[in-house]
Amino acid sequence: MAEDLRDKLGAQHLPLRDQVLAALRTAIIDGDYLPGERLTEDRLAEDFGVSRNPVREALRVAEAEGFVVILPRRGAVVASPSSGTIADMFAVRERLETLAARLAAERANPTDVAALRALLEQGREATQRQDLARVAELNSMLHLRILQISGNPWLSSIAKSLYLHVQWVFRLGAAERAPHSWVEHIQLVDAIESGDGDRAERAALDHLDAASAAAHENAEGGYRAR
Amino acid sequence: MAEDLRDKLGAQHLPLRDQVLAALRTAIIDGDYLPGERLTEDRLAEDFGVSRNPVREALRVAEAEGFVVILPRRGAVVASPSSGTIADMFAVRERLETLAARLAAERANPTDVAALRALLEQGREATQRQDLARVAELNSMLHLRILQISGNPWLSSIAKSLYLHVQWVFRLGAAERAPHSWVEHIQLVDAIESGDGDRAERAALDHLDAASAAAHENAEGGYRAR
DNA sequence: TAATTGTTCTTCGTATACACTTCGTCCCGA
DNA sequence: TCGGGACGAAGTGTATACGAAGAACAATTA
Repeated sequence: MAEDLRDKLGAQHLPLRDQVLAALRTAIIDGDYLPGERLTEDRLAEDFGVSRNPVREALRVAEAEGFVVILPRRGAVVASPSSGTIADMFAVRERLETLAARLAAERANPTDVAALRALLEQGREATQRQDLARVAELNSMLHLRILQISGNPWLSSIAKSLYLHVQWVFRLGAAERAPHSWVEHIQLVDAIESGDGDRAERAALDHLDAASAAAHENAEGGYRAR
Repeated sequence: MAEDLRDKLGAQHLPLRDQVLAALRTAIIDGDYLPGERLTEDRLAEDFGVSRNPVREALRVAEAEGFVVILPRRGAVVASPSSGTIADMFAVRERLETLAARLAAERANPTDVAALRALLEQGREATQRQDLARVAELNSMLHLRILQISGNPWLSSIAKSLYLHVQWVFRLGAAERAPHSWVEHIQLVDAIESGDGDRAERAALDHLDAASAAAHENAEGGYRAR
């Protein structure tokens, strides 16, 4: 209440370090900074137009999130998401996102379902327009929304971070597959609306299996080195 | 090997920020800094005998790990692990550590099993000596070892962080329960040695259910302030 | 050619400065 | 007496500078 208000007012201010972190993540996921690329503090500070301090703080968090690797006294390089860990990521996602689907089914209220349906509808339109970038974006929003509905903050934050990495590895492949996976999304949302946890978990599992299979096909290509 | 040596020498250097982070984590888990307590940068800098910069960088990571909450322009406070999230943590642990047990069963080699058995033996001795602190420590080592054996780096790092939080919330209760849970550990290791993934997953599930039940009993007490 | 030296780049930690918020306190006026 | 605003202290956010130490790489020497 009063606390919430103050929190919101205070939180309105986005520290530079957070903006830098967001920009850095985006740049890495989008491939502007390629795996193995050296990221000196000065260079980043110049790229983002800030001083070194915010950059350093953002780098530490990016390291904790696994986007960069920091070698003591040698600096930061963009992490290399080896295709060997793709299977590992999907194994963990399978455990977490099925739980998220189950919890979401058990806890979703009509407003939540309506929000999911709205995303589905936008996704359908974007697919029709062949707007792949938008489809991929909506795809992410749908998954993150389900995580949020699950109401488990740990699950939400962990899976969110994992999801970002998945997007990083397959930022192109995922966009190409997205239209195809939209049918699975509809089934997932249907299951969540039904309130049947088992069914939602199964739907999530099917979706992840399909995504995993598609991922492995694309895995051969991997990152085309600079 | 000259190369290896130099690498090791380079990596040997522990930046102050990492030392500060480790000390901060420990202080929070041990209850030296209590939930809700204000952590001003100057105060931490003085406590650890360093300047503000390393402290700030450590704080950002601690925030990402969920140990502190940072309010823009108002500073950091120790996070409050509300008992409401205890159930959430166990829900996620259940998904992740059962997977870890299954993978460990499928991938463990004799050396791994021997290491686990050695930990069990040390645990038995410590239990006999009534050395609860040591039992709790061995308990952690066993679980972390299983995570490591699973060979899934994502699983390992995520579950490890979760595990730290569990220890934080129940640093006393867990120590009291540890002797009782040792039987479950033996069954878990037996299952891993057998190479039977299903059996290992079941054993891990049983263990977590028992731990969760014990946790909820203790939950009422919450943090006893010092 | 191989080892050594020297130079340069970069990180790491410290220190300092200053704008801006937030918070608490105090004082004033109703 | 009580409410409200002025004021100052405390603390964060950001920038900047500097020295120390390590790492990388080129140049030099045996």
